[in-house]
Amino acid sequence: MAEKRRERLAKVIEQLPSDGEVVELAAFFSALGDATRAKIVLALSVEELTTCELSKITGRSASAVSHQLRVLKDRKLVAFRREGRSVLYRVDDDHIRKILEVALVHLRERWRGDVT
Amino acid sequence: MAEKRRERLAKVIEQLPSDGEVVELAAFFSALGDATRAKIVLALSVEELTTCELSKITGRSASAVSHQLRVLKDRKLVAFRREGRSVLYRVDDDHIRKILEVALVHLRERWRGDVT
DNA sequence: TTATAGTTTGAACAATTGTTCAAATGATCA
DNA sequence: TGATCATTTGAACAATTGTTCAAACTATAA
Repeated sequence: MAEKRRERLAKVIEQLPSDGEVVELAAFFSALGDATRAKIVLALSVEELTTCELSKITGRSASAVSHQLRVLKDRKLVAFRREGRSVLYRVDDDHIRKILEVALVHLRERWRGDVT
Repeated sequence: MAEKRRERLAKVIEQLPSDGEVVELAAFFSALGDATRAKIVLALSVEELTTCELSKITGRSASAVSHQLRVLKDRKLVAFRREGRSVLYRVDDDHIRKILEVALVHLRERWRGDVT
């Protein structure tokens, strides 16, 4: 019986991604793990927006938004292009849109009926 | 032209989840945003495991794992049941499995060819 | 050129985070 | 009962995080 569990434990370990991938995965989720950044990515998953517009949407200073955008572009969650004085950021990745969508469904189902 | 952008900005804001939901969403991702917790959830998405087994898998002390399990169960990412001396944790939620899967695919595609 | 709007940067700061350690709790067995 | 294994808890600590502020940079327009 204990033998069986040890075997199964070995099988679980076998199925796990490498430590490097786990660290990357955590870094990816951590990028979405702040309300300001989550809102930025949600907005950008709808449409291309400038730093200034994201500042209005999030209610943070342009500086704060710029700092967070740097985190998001370092981790490749957003891309950008310059247009005149403005810089337009975007989410051009359906995986990210899908993850946001599934997470929202998850939250709405899991917390349904709660008094939060 | 500027008028158009202002209208589109309003439409983006309209489509965003409420601030409360954004905060919950960020808390959810933040739970996966640490390598120890990410590995725990990855392992539990394969099979039910005890604190002790998770300690071996992650290479952290049982205490550290227990602290992280508390975070995960507070945020409802894992459930648990007691069996004798042990406590068996599990991920019984296909949304979470799906999110992990899509995120791994995303990372493997996005960072392909990089020297990380 | 100067002025201005948009954006970025770096330092500083308080707040939060993850771990360790020691002590406590829960459950089983002799 | 006492001994042992598994787990949890709380305090403490260093490390990381997100924001603000002031100063810089970039591109356009006068």
